[in-house]
Amino acid sequence: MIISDQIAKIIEEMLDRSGGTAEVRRNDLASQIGCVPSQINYVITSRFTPERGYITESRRGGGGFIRIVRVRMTANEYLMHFFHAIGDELDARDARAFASNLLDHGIVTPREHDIIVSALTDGSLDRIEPEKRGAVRADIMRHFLMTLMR
Amino acid sequence: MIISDQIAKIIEEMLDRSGGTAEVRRNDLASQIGCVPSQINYVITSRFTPERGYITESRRGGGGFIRIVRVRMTANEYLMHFFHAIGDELDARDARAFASNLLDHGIVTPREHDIIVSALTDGSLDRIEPEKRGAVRADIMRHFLMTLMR
DNA sequence: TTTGACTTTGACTTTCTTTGACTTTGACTT
DNA sequence: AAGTCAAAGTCAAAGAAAGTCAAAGTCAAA
Repeated sequence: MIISDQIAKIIEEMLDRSGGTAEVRRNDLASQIGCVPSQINYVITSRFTPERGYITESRRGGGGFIRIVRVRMTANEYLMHFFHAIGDELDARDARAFASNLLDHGIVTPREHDIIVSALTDGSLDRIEPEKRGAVRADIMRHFLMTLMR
Repeated sequence: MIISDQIAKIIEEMLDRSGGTAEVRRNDLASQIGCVPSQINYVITSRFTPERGYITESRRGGGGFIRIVRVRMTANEYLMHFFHAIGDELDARDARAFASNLLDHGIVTPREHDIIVSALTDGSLDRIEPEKRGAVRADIMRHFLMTLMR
């Protein structure tokens, strides 16, 4: 397994064990895994993003740490949050991440999840010019969310 | 045997062994077979298409992969019927008609119906040039149907 | 013999990952 | 208050893998 995935896995496990909050000391984790410290930052910024339902905070200096919190929101808060988190464009990966978050939080059923993903996945949007695809995907996602808010 | 068929065969076997999900590393498979890596893409885009019941996803960069998933076609008569009834283009009205048919026949729940309609209705697809809109709508609808066939 | 669909190839592009040098911040001494 | 050291943050370069596309090849059917 690739290093970034290992790091992500460790953090996930910490989150599971503790019920949603993981606190890591960057340098320790890096040397435990055997990577350079800044790789921890890379993993956090690429995988533990607000779009995917995490917020992070940190402190530098002696006794520093990075805290990752899995946020729990009500269905509508989530929907509003996602609605605003979608920018002008949305790529297929982020769309999948959004959708699986909706599933994880019980906002949609597995089948609804699959329906949503099937519309946002590249196959469905293949014949849109690539440079517009992200924008269309964002539009569709927003419409889904609006439907779910009703 | 032609190279593309060899590649397809290998992937089929992986799908059979694993019960429907194959994950390949493009460069490895290519060098194992002795072809150029992009040929893997060719095989996947020409044979493992949504029309034939496959969904693919991939990741680039270190640790990259291509995942091929076979969706079970338990060939629900209605869904197949709809699937074939969709032509190259689908306008918003027909899409709504299809959707409410699905609802009437108990194939989708009211909420699933609304989700589907929200993606196909004009607002979602506004920024696609009008002359392509019908084709994209048809693509999305077909993807929905495939999802429902699983 | 020509045409056209399907294959094969490879150069180039894009995306994701890893690394390390340098910067900033905070806590603790003095 | 100033200085020191121990963190974490930033950023760009290099590396790794997949994606794209067009040109050239193959082969059977018209």
